[in-house]
Amino acid sequence: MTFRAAFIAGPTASGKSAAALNVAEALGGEIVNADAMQVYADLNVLTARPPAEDLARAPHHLYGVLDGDERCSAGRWARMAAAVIADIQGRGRLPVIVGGTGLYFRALAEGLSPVPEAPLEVRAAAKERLAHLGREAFYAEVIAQDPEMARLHINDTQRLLRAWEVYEVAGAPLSAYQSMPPEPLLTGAIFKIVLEPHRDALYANCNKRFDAMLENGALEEVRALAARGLEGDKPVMKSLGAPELMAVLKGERTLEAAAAAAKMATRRFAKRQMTWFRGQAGDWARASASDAAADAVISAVKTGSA
RNA sequence: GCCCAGGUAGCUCAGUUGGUAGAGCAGCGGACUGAAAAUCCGCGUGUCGGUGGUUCGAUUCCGCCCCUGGGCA
Repeated sequence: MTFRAAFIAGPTASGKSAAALNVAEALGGEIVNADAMQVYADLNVLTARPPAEDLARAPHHLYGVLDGDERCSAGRWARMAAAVIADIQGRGRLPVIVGGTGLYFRALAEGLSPVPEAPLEVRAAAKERLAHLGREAFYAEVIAQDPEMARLHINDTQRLLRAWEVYEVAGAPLSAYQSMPPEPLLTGAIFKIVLEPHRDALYANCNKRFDAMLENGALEEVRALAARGLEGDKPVMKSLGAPELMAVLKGERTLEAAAAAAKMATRRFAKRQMTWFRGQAGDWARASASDAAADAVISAVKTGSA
């Protein structure tokens, strides 16, 4: 078996970027970002994008390619990634897809069901509908349109809005689309591995890294982003640490308190990622350290077996 | 050395007129089909400092010891 691509996933601050770089250097590969926040240009430091010296060591793709004013999505990313990957493969090189967004990997490898696109106005309409009806009635309306959505919790605002907006534009229940078989965007064998560091070490790393981000200008980066006046619900505005640091700029919070809160948010995020990979990526290979992960990928690709 | 105050969950503390204890924060587990660094759901995780005594029963009452603050010397 010949692996035509490698996936390296893991929680934030687990060392997956370093692993990807080692793999790319060893195998003549090119790195493709699979992280929802690193696709935006605005927050270079705060989203832990690879520094210039790393970028110089191997080609990197899909880092900082969207303006903070834009909205990415799993589908949009997967289409961009598929195009980049096809190009890399066409040049006879190995695409090394690395990131922490589990859903993005799934969208790429397994595909998403063909759900109709809902324009932004419809999302706004959904929000208005929720505000107008109140949560209980809105929930009832969604379930009346699509009984299968009863599996959603009444507080799961985001998914309820999504169900409502799809019904609004398509006139058919979201679950009907979701039951259609997804189409994978990649062909050929993929070697997949997820980094699972020990919890204590991972958390210590998250904390340490946030301090380093502050030293490297994270606050200034956030100041520039804040100055753009983007709507608060733009994805980039929800980057870990961004809301906390914006509160500092507004004088609502001390830097110390903001740093503590941002570290906590980062730890919780890492935990959620671990849960996702544990439950949703059970068939991936596992490694507890960056070097081991790189070695596993290199060996698998060279020998053609996992 | 003596006198106070205190030792209860990872942290800060509450509480039990004697029936093996509960809040906040931290943490842990889970869900996940186009916002996913998103959006949600669930869960106290504890030799109540140690050791004797009284008691049917002690984290609670009593003695002694240890530790931490503060005060007096």
